[in-house]
Amino acid sequence: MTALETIRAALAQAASRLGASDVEVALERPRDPTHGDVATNLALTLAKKLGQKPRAVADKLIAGLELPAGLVRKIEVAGPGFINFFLADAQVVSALPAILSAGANYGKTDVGHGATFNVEFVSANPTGPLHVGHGRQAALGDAIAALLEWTGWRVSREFYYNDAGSQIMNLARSVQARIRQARGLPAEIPEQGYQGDYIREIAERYIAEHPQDNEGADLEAVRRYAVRELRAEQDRDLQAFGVKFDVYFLESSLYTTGKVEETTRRLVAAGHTYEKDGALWLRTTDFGDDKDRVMRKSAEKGSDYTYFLPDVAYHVTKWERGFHHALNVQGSDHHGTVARVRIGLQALEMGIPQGYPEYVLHQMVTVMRGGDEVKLSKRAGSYMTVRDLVEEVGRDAVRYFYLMRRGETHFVFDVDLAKSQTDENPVFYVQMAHARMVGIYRVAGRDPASVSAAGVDLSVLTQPEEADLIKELADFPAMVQGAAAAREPHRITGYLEGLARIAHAWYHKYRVLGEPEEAARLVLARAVQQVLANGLSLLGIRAPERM
RNA sequence: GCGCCCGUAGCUCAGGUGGAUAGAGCAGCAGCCUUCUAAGCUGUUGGUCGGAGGUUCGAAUCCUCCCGGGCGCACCA
Repeated sequence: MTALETIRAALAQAASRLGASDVEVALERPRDPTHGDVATNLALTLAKKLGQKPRAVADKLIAGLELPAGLVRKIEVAGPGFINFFLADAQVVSALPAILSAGANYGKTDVGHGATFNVEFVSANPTGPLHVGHGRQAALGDAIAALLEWTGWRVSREFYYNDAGSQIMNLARSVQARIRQARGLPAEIPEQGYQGDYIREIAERYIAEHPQDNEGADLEAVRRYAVRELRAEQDRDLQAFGVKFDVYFLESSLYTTGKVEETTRRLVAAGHTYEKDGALWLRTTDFGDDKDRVMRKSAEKGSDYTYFLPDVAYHVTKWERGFHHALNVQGSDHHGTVARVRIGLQALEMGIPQGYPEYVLHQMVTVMRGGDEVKLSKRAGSYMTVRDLVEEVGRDAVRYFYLMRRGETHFVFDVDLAKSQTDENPVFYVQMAHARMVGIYRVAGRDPASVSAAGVDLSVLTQPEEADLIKELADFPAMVQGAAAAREPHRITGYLEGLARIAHAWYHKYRVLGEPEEAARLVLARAVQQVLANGLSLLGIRAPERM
């Protein structure tokens, strides 16, 4: 039982003695160190229920508190009625052996109890290369998946390919047009077609590899070829970015397995559909939508399903594949689909919870270079791709930058800052802190992995910076848990920057080697290095041993 | 018009699920190099939390309205 858990339990018991049983005891680490190491607002929340003044309740709670000896060195009531706990020095220092023995697992918890969790992200249509917006999504999705894994979920990373819709036909016709142009035949890119240079390149390769159809007459073959090429291209980009998916789910499979038909039948059977103007509609207004939605188009529009139905069918497969927790990372420009997918699942009346699936939406990305915005025009086919970015600034910096801001904010990617090798660059700053800790061991001629706290007198770590550092390290598991629960990886980058700052300050102010405190400080340096490494690896960023 | 997101220091942004005197980096100002990496560190200036109400012991955080910016509102995906 950790110090925190002990305090929590003791408070709950003291509260029940005052006649308040089953209370939620909230503990927090105060921002202001003069407010102690652990604080609770329990007396404030109980005051009303008990009809007494908060500070009086606090005094009574403290009087009824049974804590083991040696845990805290001071307890005080402060402000409107907060109870502040000051941990004994031995308690603070005891975090270090725990960190070293947990090693690469330090920070992991088991709130998920090994239950499965499906995280879908990127899911770009195979109609072009991955652009900088997809990059943000790849970084976010992968980091959220990792956060869930760190908190005990069994995560499956999933990529959904829309390889069956009308956009794919646009792609095929665009490539076909380029093939014909390359052969000197009259042809034009369709109205909604794709203009980029990559289309021309695919056309040229198609001609080279299809001597029997070098005018692209076989549209279906062109389509298959273009999709395959673009998927391979996207896979290479994702690989360069260090993102791996467990499942690639093809929209087309929903048709070949009959899942779309089946979902349609179920919706009809559930009684929420009707026909109007030759189309099949779902009465989404029954579930709070502002208008009903078409499921299957009328004959004159081609009798195709709209995108909506395969989306619903797809999420049915997630549920049926056993994923009772599912999260989709999407650009906020698709937020309109959120309610509709959920409504579709509700209309099936098959016991899927209302908030399923969960969504994390993120805003757009703009790229700045030399103080100017890099203009992106999809129409003209001028792209800034993920690969361009990775090649220019490096994988680690790209990932870190994508993750250091909340997803809800519009993100400005500063290429110059990301490339800079100075402390203004946060990823550099954090990696440098890690390299420095390793550097101490290098100079000492010791293998960091062999360090243990056994037999080391840690009580000599008495400097204020050392206590700060240790408390920060002890915070890591709670940080990870909070970031996972909120699906907010940026909390981890913020934490790492804060930890790096304290570590740099400590490193600068105190020496390790050759000091009386050497053994204990080596343990501390090792613990700092371990936590930095764990945080970085969680985010998919390397922790270099030297820079 | 309707829906979602955003508005916090000169700039870029945090603010751990309602807590104590609103924080950090950069920029500015004042300092620190015989050192395990100065690729660094220390100190300091700077705020009408877009605005107005409300909820309560307590609001940047929750509710309502308004202002400003982004995105979305198809038998496109």
